[in-house]
Amino acid sequence: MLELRILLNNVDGAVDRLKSRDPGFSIDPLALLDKKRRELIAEVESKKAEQNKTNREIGARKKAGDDPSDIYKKMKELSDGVKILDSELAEIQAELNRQIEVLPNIPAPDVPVAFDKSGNVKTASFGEFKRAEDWDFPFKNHLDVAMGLSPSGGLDFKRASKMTGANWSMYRGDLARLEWSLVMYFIDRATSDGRELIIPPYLVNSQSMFSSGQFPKFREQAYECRDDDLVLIPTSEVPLLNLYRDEILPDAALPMRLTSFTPCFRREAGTYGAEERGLIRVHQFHKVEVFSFTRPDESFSELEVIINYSRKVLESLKLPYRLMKLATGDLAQQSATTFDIEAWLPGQNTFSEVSSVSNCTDYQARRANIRYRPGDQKKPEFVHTLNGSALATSRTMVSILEHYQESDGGLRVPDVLKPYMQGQDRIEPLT
RNA sequence: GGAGGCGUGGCCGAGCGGUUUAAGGCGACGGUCUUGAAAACCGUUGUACCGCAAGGUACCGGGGGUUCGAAUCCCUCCGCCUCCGCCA
Repeated sequence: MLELRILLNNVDGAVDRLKSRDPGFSIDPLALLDKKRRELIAEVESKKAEQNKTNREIGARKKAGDDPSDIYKKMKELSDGVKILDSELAEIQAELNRQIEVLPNIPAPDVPVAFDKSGNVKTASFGEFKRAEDWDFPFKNHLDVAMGLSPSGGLDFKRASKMTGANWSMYRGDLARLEWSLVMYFIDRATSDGRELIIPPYLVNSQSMFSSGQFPKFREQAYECRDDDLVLIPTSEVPLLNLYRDEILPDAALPMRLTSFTPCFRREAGTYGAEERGLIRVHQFHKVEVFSFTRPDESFSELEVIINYSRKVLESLKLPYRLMKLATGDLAQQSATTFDIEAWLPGQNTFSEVSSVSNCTDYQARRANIRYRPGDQKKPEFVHTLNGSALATSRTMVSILEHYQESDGGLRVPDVLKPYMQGQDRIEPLT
């Protein structure tokens, strides 16, 4: 949620920066509504003041044994006027809110300006981007590798479709164990620097989805249980943010560093393409998330902390990646700055996002009303919030399947995962 | 799922149709006193919005209604507690 005052006064060029990601944005309708709103407030509040004054008079006269019914007519007129003005004001305010709620965060000043992802900038990379033909045995893509693993194929799309629907998948056997070892490894990494681990509810109410920025604009992307007004979380960013909704954090608690493990559920309506078969884009995946609440002046240094943290995890798995700084047009609604870590997928001959690290500045904190009281200052201020994947399992698994495949169809277990596989260092091929 | 009870300021708690502009207490902060502290006493103590200001308006879990007037009456939703039922 943006602060209207910042847009109306164009603080630090806010209007132009907003236009750099949303070219259709115009301040004029907002300014007009706000002017009308102020006028109505002045009018209705002076009527209410008179109403209150007259009401006190009635009380005083009743107390004195005097019959005040002669001024009821005047009160009725005032009251009717107030009701009409109040409803007009409510309508203006609601329209203003509807327009502000869907506006995205203002990009940070150093974000590359472009209206789509072609403007993203590579800022680092790791490892060697080998192509399929560089392998010294016939390279298989992740699907073929997975389906060839013992004891019954590592993935079972056919039966997942039967019990649930298209584009759902299911891990089986040793590949399921490898998936789970990834989860445990990510959790151990994330908690090693003192982050508190949270296992939150996987369903949240729609207020929580509003606070994080998903609702109202991206409602169609979420799975909902409408009978109960509950939504399956698309990322644990949602419950982590809402942990402290409507609360004031003590200064000493910041920066507050949290992590969580949850499945993530996404409808991914209308996004499927042939290049996204298999595990690239699924309706349910596992993710270990890191999340920080910070003071406003330390959020950009915290962003670096989280980026480096996520990179190290991928590097420890020896999986090649590139680090991208997203352009204005590719930012998520709530983000002021985002860095994506994209794993190299030789089977697709492309890069695919395994982690996304964002500084949401005060955008979510305003929607969720999360503040802190700075030092000796009396007035609470909004915190900044940051989130990052560390990491998402499904696409990491794609990269593992392709990079760790062996010539006989087996799969080598990455060194760092062996302890979580009880020392097993290889998944055997189907016989 | 059934029955009942309860949601008032940072906390406790009174108020149950009009001098409530929400009593009183605790806590916190400031002061007096004291070598220092405690105690005692005095004072201060919410948020948001409109306004250049003076000042005004709103807020008693959320929303709606009744009324000239609602913390107070009615409806509805949410949350918490007690008991019963069911259940991993």
